[in-house]
Amino acid sequence: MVLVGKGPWLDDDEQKAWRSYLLMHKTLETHMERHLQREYGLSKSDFEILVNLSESKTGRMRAFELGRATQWEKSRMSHHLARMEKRGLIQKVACDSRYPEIAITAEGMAAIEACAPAHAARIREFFVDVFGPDRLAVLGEVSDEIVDTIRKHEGNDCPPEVTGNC
Amino acid sequence: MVLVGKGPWLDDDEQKAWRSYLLMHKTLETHMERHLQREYGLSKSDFEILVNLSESKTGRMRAFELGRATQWEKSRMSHHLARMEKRGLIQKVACDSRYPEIAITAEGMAAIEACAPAHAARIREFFVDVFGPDRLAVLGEVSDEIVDTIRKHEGNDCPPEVTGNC
DNA sequence: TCGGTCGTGTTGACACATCAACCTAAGCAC
DNA sequence: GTGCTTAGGTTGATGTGTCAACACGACCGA
Repeated sequence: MVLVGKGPWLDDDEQKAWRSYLLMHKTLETHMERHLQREYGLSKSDFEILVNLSESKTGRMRAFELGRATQWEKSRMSHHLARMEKRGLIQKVACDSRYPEIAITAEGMAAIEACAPAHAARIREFFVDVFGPDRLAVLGEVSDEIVDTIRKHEGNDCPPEVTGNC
Repeated sequence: MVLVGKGPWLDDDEQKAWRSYLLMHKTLETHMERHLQREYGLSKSDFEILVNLSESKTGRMRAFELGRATQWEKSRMSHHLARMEKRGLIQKVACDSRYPEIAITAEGMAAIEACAPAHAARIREFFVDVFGPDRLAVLGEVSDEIVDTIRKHEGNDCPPEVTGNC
């Protein structure tokens, strides 16, 4: 399974960094999600929706705006909003004589305000403070570069069927 | 919602870096998973299991070894292995007069060998090469630090019920 | 006015993850 | 032995994500 120098294969250092990164992300994500779920009864997905709604001027957004903000597929959005409405965290309001707007409820707002401080504190403790300002700034830059690289690449090979998936 | 200096809240730069990181990870993960799924019919979870089995000396591991390697919960492992066995990627073999071992099949080995080069090439193109060696080394270090920090923290508040979950 | 097709959203089937409960054999106290 | 605990693994219910198919109004060309 080993090829010479310039093949696609990763060398040991690269492999090690990649796997460290994967483990870090999984560990961090699991930790954050378990915290949100156990202490506040919110999934990561719930949190993402509620953050976007609570940060909007009106507390209301169309589903496709949420989709743009979260990068979710539309069917995932539809399913998840239905579940959240059943739990009383959001509400669909018909106003546009066509598609409904998604409004955060008082209960939803209470939920996000309750968990936000502890959530932010954890991001600080386990991510921001461990990186420190310099390394964090570097990570931010590289992250943007990677997103650009992938978007550019995907722009090349799926221009026609870009609707909802790419 | 804004507190003074040393609260839990993130400042603008920190917030921006954190969100760039989240977007980068999601974009990269989605890209890699879609590739594996569409071109090779493997999910990220399938891939993870097959990598571990194919890298072992014998091509066989006990389920709990796979669990240690992947950090999955045991019930997730059990469900997923059942699905993979149904698809012929692995096989459970009774040998130990007690718990079965999980063996990679010829089909499973063929699948992982088919997708590995393209997968590695993508990691290189969208991750390793964008970072470059210096920044990648830094990321590896920080990642390990973060994992240590979280493990140390979790070691504090769940010492008794550590069985399978923590 | 008729027929695309495009954008927005819903639905159903299925794959996947998580939680709690359970099963079973080994190890051990007595 | 009898009974307890523990480790490894399974099961079922439920919540979540993805894919493909559909619904339906808006827009647009003929």
